[in-house]
Amino acid sequence: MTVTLADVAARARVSPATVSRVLNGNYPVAASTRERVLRAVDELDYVLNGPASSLAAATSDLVGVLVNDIADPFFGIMASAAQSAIGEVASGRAGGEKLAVVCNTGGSPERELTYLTLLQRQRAAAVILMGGSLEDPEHLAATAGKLAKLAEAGTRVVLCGRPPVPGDAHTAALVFDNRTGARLLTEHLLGLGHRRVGYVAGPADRTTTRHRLEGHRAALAAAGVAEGPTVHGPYDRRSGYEATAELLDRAPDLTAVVAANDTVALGVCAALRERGLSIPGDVSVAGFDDLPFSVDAVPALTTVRLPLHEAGIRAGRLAMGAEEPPAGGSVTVPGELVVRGSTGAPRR
Amino acid sequence: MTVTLADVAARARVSPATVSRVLNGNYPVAASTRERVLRAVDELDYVLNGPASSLAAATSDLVGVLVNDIADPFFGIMASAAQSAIGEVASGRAGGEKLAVVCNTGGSPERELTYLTLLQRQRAAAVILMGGSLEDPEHLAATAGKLAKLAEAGTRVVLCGRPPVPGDAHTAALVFDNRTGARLLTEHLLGLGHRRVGYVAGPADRTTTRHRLEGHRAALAAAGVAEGPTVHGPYDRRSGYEATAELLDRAPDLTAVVAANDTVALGVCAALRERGLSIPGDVSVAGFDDLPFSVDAVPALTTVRLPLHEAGIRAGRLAMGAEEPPAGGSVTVPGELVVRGSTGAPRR
DNA sequence: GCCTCTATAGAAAGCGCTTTCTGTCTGGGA
DNA sequence: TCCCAGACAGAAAGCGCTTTCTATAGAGGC
Repeated sequence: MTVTLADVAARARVSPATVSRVLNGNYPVAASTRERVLRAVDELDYVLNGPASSLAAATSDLVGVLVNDIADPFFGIMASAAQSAIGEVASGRAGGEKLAVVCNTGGSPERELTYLTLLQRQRAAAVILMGGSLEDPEHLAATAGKLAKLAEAGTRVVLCGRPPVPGDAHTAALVFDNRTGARLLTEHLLGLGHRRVGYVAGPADRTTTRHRLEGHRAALAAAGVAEGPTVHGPYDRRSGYEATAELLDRAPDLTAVVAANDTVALGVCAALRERGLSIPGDVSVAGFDDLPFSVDAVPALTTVRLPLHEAGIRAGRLAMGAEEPPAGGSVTVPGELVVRGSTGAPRR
Repeated sequence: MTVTLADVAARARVSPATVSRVLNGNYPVAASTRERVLRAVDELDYVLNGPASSLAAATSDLVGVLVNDIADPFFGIMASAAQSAIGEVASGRAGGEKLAVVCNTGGSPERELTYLTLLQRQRAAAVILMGGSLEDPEHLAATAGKLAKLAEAGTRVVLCGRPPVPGDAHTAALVFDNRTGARLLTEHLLGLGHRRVGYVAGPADRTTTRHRLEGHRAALAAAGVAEGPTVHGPYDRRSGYEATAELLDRAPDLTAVVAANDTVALGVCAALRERGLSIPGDVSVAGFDDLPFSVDAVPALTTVRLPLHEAGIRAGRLAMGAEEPPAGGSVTVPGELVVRGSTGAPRR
């Protein structure tokens, strides 16, 4: 059958306690003994029983990373960065190998809760929630309750790209400044002379969507420009493609379209091009996030760059306790306006 | 302290055994008793202790999905599909919630092995390995050994987009027919009249790279056309961008470039455009995989579509044992040539 | 009316590890 | 030389669950 710690102990002629101590490295063991144990481990090809270990120690080496959509590079980049940061911190610690795992919620609040419960069950060492959340009060309350329970049980909780939970002191949050980013973007458009700007927003009930929309509106309001048509849809290419038709229907004199993110912007560009409208000659297009492909769009996308990689790293380090949580519980991470070829002065 | 199963039992005035049976649903329990237990669970807000459960039952509800690069949509799409398939199968089973987690190996064989060990430790129910592997014999042997050990311990192992392990009967494998796909692609180019075709390949020591290259060469050989310059690099945009310079250096009369995948193709296009070469007028470009953004490239990319979503689903179902493993252990999944605007007849 | 069978529930023995509590032994200070 | 501190190792008590084995009722069958 499978090799157990007792087998190793027998082979190394020591007690199970000693083997455990060698493996966890949190107690002095004589060098010669340690070596003997390690040799036995090697010879028997012993693999620790994780559940047994977690049960006895009341913690596990699991770190959960929840993302809205794993197929979206936005999350992929953050998750990847977080995983590598976790791996790095873990490898510098005795017995510290962590199993950083990413879970795909698909943006569904139920699945989010399910995953949270599953992670709670596993007594995860930490949980990182990435991406905006639903704004439904019921869901918010359920999530907050779950997170509180996790924190209480000793699981570190980190939010990345999601607003902090009000009243929760245990949770570190990295918050993208979507509002300012969106404002800068729209100001850029206004500065070029655009006055009729359409907006393809994300799903209506998400924090990220709302914040970006608010920034956009703030810029318009400050300039005294009337808001153009707005269409909501998921954060995917198709949404941009389909929304563009509606936007142009509702406002044929549009000179610019702001998209919820770069992926959506790609769809907008495709639809525009199909109608024979040139970019930015006839219509300027702007995205958000600055994903890797955005520079290769033709013309290259004007967008707001979010430091996804850096945020992911930081989230990972926070989850590992390798970094002090920010004072006040949350940090605002600014975006940076990146002007490229897809925006220009309106022709007329 | 935390609520345990015994607490629930006490509250429901039944034995712990009964609570366990209600929770796992694999043993008859009277309806009234069951309800009483469930009420107690609810009232006490009980969460099962995963490690304890896994220890006693000798299996866990963890399913690991290993990918080479989580930030790459190629893997994101497959992983996402697999996760949802796993969720679907699991929810149709009593007590069957599974924690499908994706682990990012970054293409590093050491990390792959580390994750495999970590999953073995957790007594994972199943493991899916996605994407091509390193061809280094030593690594191959180490991986094969690890997989055999996992299978032996009752973990189901599924390969998706990776060649089967020779001699391993326990492992189901879904293999993309990269060779045929690449051949079709190059035949398409040859059919258009191209005779000087450059190739930007993936990392030299990976199965996927080799298979695609072989298909390419087979097509050339069959047509009696000499092989053009080939450059190796990672599967990213930058690789395509940089390789293009080298390709043009080595063969200024190139009329077409085949890229390792769509992402690389994007880089190739960017480099070409920067030198004032038109696509496909001066140089045709082809990719592989048909990722979502490929249709939005300008011009849209000619590529080989791989059924990533379907393969992911199938891998998930295989991992859950919801589908019979293919006879012989592996199935070949064909790719489909998709001709778009980025390839055309050479000008001259 | 007695016996057997089925349905349901409890008792208790682990699962394989961690960790506290005890030693035992060595070396150096008095 | 004696004693005590310090360094190391072992014994054993769980951690919270699953599951086999056993027990108890009713329900039929004769």
